[in-house]
Amino acid sequence: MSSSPTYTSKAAATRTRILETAAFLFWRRSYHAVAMDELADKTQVNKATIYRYFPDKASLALEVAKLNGSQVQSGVFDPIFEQYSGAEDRLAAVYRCMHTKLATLHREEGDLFGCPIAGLALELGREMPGVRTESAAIFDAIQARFLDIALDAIDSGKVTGWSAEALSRTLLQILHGAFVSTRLAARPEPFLDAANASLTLIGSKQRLTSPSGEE
Amino acid sequence: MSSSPTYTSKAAATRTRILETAAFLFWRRSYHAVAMDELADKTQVNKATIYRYFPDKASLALEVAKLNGSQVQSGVFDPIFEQYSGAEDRLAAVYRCMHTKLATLHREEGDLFGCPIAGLALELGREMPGVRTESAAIFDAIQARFLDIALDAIDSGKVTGWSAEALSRTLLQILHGAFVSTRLAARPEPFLDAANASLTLIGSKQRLTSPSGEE
Amino acid sequence: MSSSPTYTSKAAATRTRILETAAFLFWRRSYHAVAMDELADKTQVNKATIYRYFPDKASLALEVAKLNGSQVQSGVFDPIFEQYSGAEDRLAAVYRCMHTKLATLHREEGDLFGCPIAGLALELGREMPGVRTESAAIFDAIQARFLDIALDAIDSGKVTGWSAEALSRTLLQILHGAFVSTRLAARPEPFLDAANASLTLIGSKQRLTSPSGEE
Amino acid sequence: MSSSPTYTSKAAATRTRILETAAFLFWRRSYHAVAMDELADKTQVNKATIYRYFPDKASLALEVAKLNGSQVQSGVFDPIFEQYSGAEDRLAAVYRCMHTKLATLHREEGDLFGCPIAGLALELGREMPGVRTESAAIFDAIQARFLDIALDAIDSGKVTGWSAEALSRTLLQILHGAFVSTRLAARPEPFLDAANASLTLIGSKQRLTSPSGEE
DNA sequence: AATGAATGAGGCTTCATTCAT
DNA sequence: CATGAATGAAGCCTCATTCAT
Repeated sequence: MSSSPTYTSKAAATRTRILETAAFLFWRRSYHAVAMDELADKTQVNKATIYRYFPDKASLALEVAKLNGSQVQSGVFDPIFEQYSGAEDRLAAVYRCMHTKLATLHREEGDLFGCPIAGLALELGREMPGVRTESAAIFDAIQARFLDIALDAIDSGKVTGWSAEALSRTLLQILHGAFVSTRLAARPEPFLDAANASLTLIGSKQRLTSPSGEE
Repeated sequence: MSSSPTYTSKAAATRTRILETAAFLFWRRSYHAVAMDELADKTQVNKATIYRYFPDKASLALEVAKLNGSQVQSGVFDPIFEQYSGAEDRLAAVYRCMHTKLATLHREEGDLFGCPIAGLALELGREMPGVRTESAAIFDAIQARFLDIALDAIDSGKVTGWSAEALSRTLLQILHGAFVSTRLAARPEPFLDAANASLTLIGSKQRLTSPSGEE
Repeated sequence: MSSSPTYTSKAAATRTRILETAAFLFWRRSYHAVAMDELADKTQVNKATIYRYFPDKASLALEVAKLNGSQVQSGVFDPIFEQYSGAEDRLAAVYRCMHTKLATLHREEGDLFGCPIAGLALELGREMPGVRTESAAIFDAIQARFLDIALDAIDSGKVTGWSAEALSRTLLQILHGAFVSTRLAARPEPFLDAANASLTLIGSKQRLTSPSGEE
Repeated sequence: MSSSPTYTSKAAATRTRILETAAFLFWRRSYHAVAMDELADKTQVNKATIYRYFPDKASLALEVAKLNGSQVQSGVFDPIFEQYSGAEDRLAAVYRCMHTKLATLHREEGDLFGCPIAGLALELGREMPGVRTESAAIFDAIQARFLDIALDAIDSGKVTGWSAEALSRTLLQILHGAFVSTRLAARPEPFLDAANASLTLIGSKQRLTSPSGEE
């Protein structure tokens, strides 16, 4: 899961704690806004210890990107694609799942932070090519999931005038847009619009509405 | 056009130069990645001169946001809404215009930088509420344009199952998503996908294709 | 009164305004705490204009010191020594006069600022020998007044065990101490203590009490 | 001895070195005239290290004030009040002690710098209320010493016409005045005048004269 | 394997001062 | 004369990083 050598389990735990704290903080406040001092504080670890596990702050960013990428697969797409089949159900389930997570986050923290992967990539892509590459790979993998859905939808004859490729790219873009809107508005509802736009595009009449009934 | 006091023409020119250079640099490399030193260098102005016109770096960001907001209206929506009427033509024209701009930029600089307004807002929204507010206002104005289009499309009977409100929100989200994708991929083509998704949603069969025939 | 060339009366008025504003501000907030920008603002004069009348900030300080020195003579010692004779009456009158001024200032501004001459000299003596010299001359002149008083008191046989020189030095020191205390405490009352100590030393039984009756 | 957390001995040594250097420099050249760069140089420490121990320059000033306050008690009043009893002896001893210190300083450095506590307070009282409060507390403690002396003197019947309170306030003012005069004149002798004025006020016929016989 | 202590480079801002009209 | 505009130097502070134990 990482390019570093293996560690004893306690060391691995420390490394994981650092990484997850970094992911947490970078997501909420961006890479540049989080100082190594604060990361050390919040991780309850000495700053020099961080540098035992990660050569520098930049590689922490890269590892965070990888972590985020693997979590979106294992936490969202893997289980949903296992449990559901069919373009509509899968797409609806993906959005329902994400919307639920965001709604919880919003309730607990009063704010939303956009897509952690795109966030890092947008902030650091220019100065850290590795992050750009990594996030490109992650989004390729997500787009591959949407390609499954697109092919399925086209097969079923409900979509016309779209290549599966273009449709999958578009589904990904809509997801990006939803994350941007949730962050700008600090509200989770844009995910419902995005879900419905996506469902519309794959020819579904299904709609997602807020479970709590609010718009 | 700005909340600052007015200046004689030479001062105004300096102020404008600073502001536009800042807009240029912040767009390409983000607010935090651009130091006041570099801004002074690139503007060919002493650092202290910058502080004659802007009380601090943060208010530069705010003025840049305002500038970006006024430019997208005066440079894209105003002329297009004057020249075109009808949902389809207007939406297509907006995307064609933006795609052209991005393609040029891409040809000249070899890279793309996303939406300058959303970029600043995503980077600074948390630490600078003013930027968040300003960009919210800008995107409200853009969404109002999309609402015109949505109402028109619904009136014409080509769209079913969408409220004009929801449709306009969705159109804005798709635009956000397109910008994210162009930046991540460093290619302008995602704008074509976004254009087509948007046209599809307003019930149009029109399609945008790359003028140069690629992709 | 100044080493500068003579000016037309309007220019002289400008120069005077600058100087008095500087004296006002330096007294209240110290030389280093007052920027030339603020001085220009408060004087309603362009900053470059200040530099037409004063070669640099340091010489402004020197001129302020001179102004303060001449004002304490013309505003306090000259009239009092003209009006009163006799050690006791003169000394009492000096303190009564100063206490009244300070009480007024305290009522109007809610704070006190110490001796303007000593203040500048203490702040700048090290880096600006001219200010030290000037303030030394001023305090020599004040001490000369006290020497008059001391000689008078000794002549009258009320003081024993003191040379007139030492007594005059001491009276000046007590005045210094009073100013320090008023500034530290932001209250004018220490002047009453100082008055009484001075009167005691010159063998007087006279006492100064607060006109308002408060301690 | 300070409100800061405790440190291991090496850190404490560094902190102490910084603090004492700051006290040294602030005394000689004032707070505003000493840059953090110079303090780092003179302490042989990196600038960032200073900020490990003191959150900013202002709190350095406050700690310096506290240090000065504790040193005047432990270095002057504590031992003298232990060794001597009786108003006259104590007062004379205090002034003899201070005069000796100042004479040494004057011999070694060719200059005198006034009261370090009052100096900071006069310079910073306005902009840093904490320093004002701290120095007020320090001078209250010193005045309490003088109150002991005043009560003693009044008890012994040598003083008439003074309340112990007023007398103690006056003794403190005379001390302030002595410090001002030593700094303005760059000579220690004013302390002798102040000593004699103070002794006179408490009804003593004792006199301090320069040990070396000059003046 | 981990920590407390230290560092050099660089960030933002402000100052006294001068130029050009 | 007077002003608006501009500047170089310097000030305070913070960051990512490394040293020494």
